[in-house]
Amino acid sequence: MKNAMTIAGLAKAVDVGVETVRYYQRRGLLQVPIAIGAVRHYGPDDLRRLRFIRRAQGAGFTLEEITELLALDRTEDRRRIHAMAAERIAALDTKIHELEASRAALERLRATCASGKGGACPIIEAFDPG
Amino acid sequence: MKNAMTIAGLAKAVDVGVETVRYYQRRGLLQVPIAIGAVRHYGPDDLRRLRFIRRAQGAGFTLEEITELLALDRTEDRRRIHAMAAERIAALDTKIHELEASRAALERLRATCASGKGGACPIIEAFDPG
DNA sequence: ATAGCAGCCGTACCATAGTACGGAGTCAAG
DNA sequence: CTTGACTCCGTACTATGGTACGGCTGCTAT
Repeated sequence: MKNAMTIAGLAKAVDVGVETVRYYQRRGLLQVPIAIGAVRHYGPDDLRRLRFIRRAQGAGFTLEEITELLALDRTEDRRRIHAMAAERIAALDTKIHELEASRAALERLRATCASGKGGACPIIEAFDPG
Repeated sequence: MKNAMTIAGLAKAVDVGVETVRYYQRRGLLQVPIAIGAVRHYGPDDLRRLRFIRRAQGAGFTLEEITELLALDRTEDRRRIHAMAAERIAALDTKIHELEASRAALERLRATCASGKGGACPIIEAFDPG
């Protein structure tokens, strides 16, 4: 069958390990397809699902939350989806600001330490706000 | 003595648990001060150091890297400091972009799901790039 | 002087997200 | 029809960063 692959193909397509796919199956994030013979075959749906999992992880959702999102995908609980999205956006905004502040601190450190020799290169102070 | 506190005070000042401070001591991130009697007393230096650890963690350094940074603080290995800072800045830039992309995906999802009723609210597609 | 927090210590345990391993079965090619 | 790669399965182990527990001791206030 076209578009059908075995676990290794699926894993490779999303650049995760085979064991990771199996782990997601165990956790219920991916359903275990009915085998044709003794070996399971995966289609485009599984691929989309697996890709989604990875992207959602990138957005900071935990696997538990992703499990919920996947369950929600078949429902119409817009309120809940909206809430989860809003919550995550807020968390991302906080995180992004934190990282930007950290970046600035590191930039300061880099600038201070770039100048020639002598004197200390005060790492601890570089992170002091202000 | 002014400016001296016991472990609970130190922990509280940086909003970490006492066990966390002890954990950092075990890992060598914080030195164990000489006790006056049987109880250790901590001063402003310990406070700065602990605060630094937390900020560096916020910047994405692992405790192992922070250990190295702290060791470097007393040396003059500017090259190494510069390298670590540059590497982390690059990682932060990548991360910040990722999070911004995730944020955009979530915004799309939120927008799609905000509109009245009916139809699905396609979570998986919301994360599809493009 | 005695109760009762705090502090100290080692060891054990926790969550999250995998990663590894060993044995048994299976499929496809040569 | 055998060889070799791949699959399946359960269980165990890993890394990171803590968190909890229990026993003992010592400081302090009543």
